[in-house]
Amino acid sequence: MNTEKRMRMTPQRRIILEELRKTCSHPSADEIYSMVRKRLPRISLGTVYRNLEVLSELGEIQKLEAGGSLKRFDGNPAHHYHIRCTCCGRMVDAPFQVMERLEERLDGADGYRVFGHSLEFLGICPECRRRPIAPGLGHLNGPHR
Amino acid sequence: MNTEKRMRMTPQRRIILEELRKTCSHPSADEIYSMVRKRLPRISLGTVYRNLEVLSELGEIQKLEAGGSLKRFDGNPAHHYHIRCTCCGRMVDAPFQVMERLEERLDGADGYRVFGHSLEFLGICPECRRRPIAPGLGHLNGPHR
DNA sequence: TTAAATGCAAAGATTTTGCCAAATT
DNA sequence: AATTTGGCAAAATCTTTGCATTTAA
Repeated sequence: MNTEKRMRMTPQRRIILEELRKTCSHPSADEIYSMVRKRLPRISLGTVYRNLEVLSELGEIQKLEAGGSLKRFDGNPAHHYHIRCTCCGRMVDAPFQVMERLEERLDGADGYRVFGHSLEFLGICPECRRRPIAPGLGHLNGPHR
Repeated sequence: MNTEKRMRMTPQRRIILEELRKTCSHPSADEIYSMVRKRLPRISLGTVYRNLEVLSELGEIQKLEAGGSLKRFDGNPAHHYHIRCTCCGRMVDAPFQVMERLEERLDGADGYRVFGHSLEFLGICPECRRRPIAPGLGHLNGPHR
């Protein structure tokens, strides 16, 4: 059986995608709303959010900072990396040595002064691997594409 | 003149720090609130947020996903890295080749299946470098420590 | 006595949802 | 006709803020 949903390329969806492809500014949902509204004055913010969700599930766009909506805090102030479970959001420290001065060769690029970096690995934690997958959520157990 | 504020190690602040040091679970503000409330039942969520802010400014803890509160979207679905301006939040693509299979040597660590990574560089964009710094915000123009 | 911190509640900001009408297949 | 999408507004979630009061130097 083919559980895949067909997706219609509605005008709203197409224009959101076009605007996003057109810019390199990595806009927020609200900025996209403003951009799109110039062409579709009656579109609603809810539609923008829904379409951004659909487009990123399809791999047409990327949702950045997709990991978590809520901030997390780390009692260890030393620079280190993390692995985030894309299924439940759980984070653990990554046993991976920090690449010191990784940013040095970027410093000055595009006029930016670059002084640091943050690396996050994405994975599935043991609990989520074990747990039976809820119907329709299987894609959460691995990369989408 | 010394514009620096003195900071008191209040019981609330100390206990928040203790709880955060005690765990390796990278809790959210709300989880920290729950943890701390077992020892200080009358503490308020606002106090937790305020203290987490202070502690991370002091470098005692780290605020993860500190970059932006709002999600951003990228019309380029290919894997690539970004530089984020820690001053204004602006993001640009980083001219830095993706390190393919960086996560391979982590796969299996702690029982995690690791299938990807996300790397973000931190810097100051040209506009923010040029702009006069608002009083008290100078720390935003470089690493804190 | 004075600056800083707390508790409480209200306000903000961002994102998600429910519902019904409209559009598409 | 059945299904999906859109618009609108309300709800939900997470975070910040105002203010009167308390605490500590």
